[in-house]
Amino acid sequence: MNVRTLCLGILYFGEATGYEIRKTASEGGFSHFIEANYGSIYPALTKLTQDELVTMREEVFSGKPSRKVYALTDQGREALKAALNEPLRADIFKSEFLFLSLYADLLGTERLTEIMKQRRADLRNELTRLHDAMGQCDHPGSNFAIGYGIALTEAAISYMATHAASASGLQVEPARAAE
Amino acid sequence: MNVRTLCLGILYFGEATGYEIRKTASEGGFSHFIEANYGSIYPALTKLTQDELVTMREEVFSGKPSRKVYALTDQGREALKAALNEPLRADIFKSEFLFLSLYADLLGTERLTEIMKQRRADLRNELTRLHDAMGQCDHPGSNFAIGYGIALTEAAISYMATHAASASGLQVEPARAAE
DNA sequence: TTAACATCTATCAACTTGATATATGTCGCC
DNA sequence: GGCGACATATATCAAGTTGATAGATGTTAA
Repeated sequence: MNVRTLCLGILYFGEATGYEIRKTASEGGFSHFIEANYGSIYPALTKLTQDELVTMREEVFSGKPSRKVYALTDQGREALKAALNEPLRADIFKSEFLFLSLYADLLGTERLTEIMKQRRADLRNELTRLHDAMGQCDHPGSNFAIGYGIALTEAAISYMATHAASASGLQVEPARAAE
Repeated sequence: MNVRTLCLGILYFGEATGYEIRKTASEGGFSHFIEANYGSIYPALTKLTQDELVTMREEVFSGKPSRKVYALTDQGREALKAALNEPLRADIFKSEFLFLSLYADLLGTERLTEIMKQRRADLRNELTRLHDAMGQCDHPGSNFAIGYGIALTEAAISYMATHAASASGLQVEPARAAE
C-alpha cells in the first residue's frame, strides 16, 4: 500500500492538513501499524489533488503561515474503495531489537541489560498509549485494530518477562535459570 | 539499520552469496523481523568489498554461471560490533490488514470474511514456519528471536479467534456475540 | 525573556522496493 | 526423452520512501 492510499484513508475520516495526516499516521491511535513522512505525504497530496481525488482549500491568515486543508472527493472515495479491494499485502515487521539479540555474544552484558531494560520500558509505554487510544475511540474497526495492537504488545511484554533471565545473558542456556 | 549492516550480520554466521543473504533475510528463520531485496543487497556488497569489510571470492565453473562468495574480514567484524552499539531504532510494523479493518463498513461482508479467513491461514502457516526454524536451530540468540516471533504470532491467532465474530461483521458491536 | 515545544509548509540525497531480465541446473512426470 | 516448474545466481532500474533538515510563526512554562 502506498502513501496515496494512506492519505485517502485518513481523509475518509475527515479533512486534514498534511501535517495532521502525518501526525495521525505516526503518533495517533493507528501509529502501531501505519507510518508516513512528510517527504512522501506532500508529494502524494499534490498528486491526489491533480487527479481530483481530493480537494485543497488554502486557509490564509495575515501574519500566520497558511494551512492547506485537504478533503476527499466522491472520486477519491471510489478510489479508496478500489484500493481496499486490491490483493492484500503481507504485514511488514522489522526489528532492530531482535536483530541485535542474534549477536548477544558480541554485545557484552552491560549493553545487553540496557537494551532489554529499554525495550521493556518502550513496550509498557506503547501499551499505555494504545489503551489511551482505545479509550478515546468507539469506532468498531478502529477498536479491532487497536485491540490487535494491545494483544500483541501484551504478548511481547509477557515474553520479555518470562525470558528476562535468558535475555540478560543470552550466551547462557535459556530456561534453566537457577541450577 | 541499513542493508550493509544486515549483510555484515548475516556474514558473521558464515560466508554467503548475495542470493543466500537474501534467502536468509526473506525466507529463513529470521524473516519475521528482517527483510532485504537484491536491489539493496548487491549494491551493499559492492560497497562493503570496496571498504574492505568483506572479501569476495568468485567461483567460476565452465558452462555455469559464476557465484560470488562473500566473507567477513576482521575490519568487517569490528564494523558490525560498532553498528550494534549504535542507538537502537524502534521496531517497524506496517499492516495493510489492520488498515483495511478500519474501513470494514466500505468493504462488504464477503470481502471481509475472505480477508479474515486468509489472515488466519497466513498466521497458522507463519507459526508452523517459526516452529520449524526453532527446531533447526540451537543458537541461544536465534532462539530468543524466534521465540519472540512465536509468542506474537500465537497472540495474533488467539486475538483473531476471540474476535472472529466481530471481525466478520465489524459494523456490529464487538464482544457481544450471542444476545 | 528566553528556551523549548507545537504547528505547518516543503525539499532532497540516499536508500529501498518490487518487478524484471538473463542464464543454467535439477527434479518430477507422462 | 522432453517438457514444465522451480531453484540457483547474477544484476538493473524506475518509482517510491526515509530521515533529516530548513524556515516561519505561535504557545507555553520556567
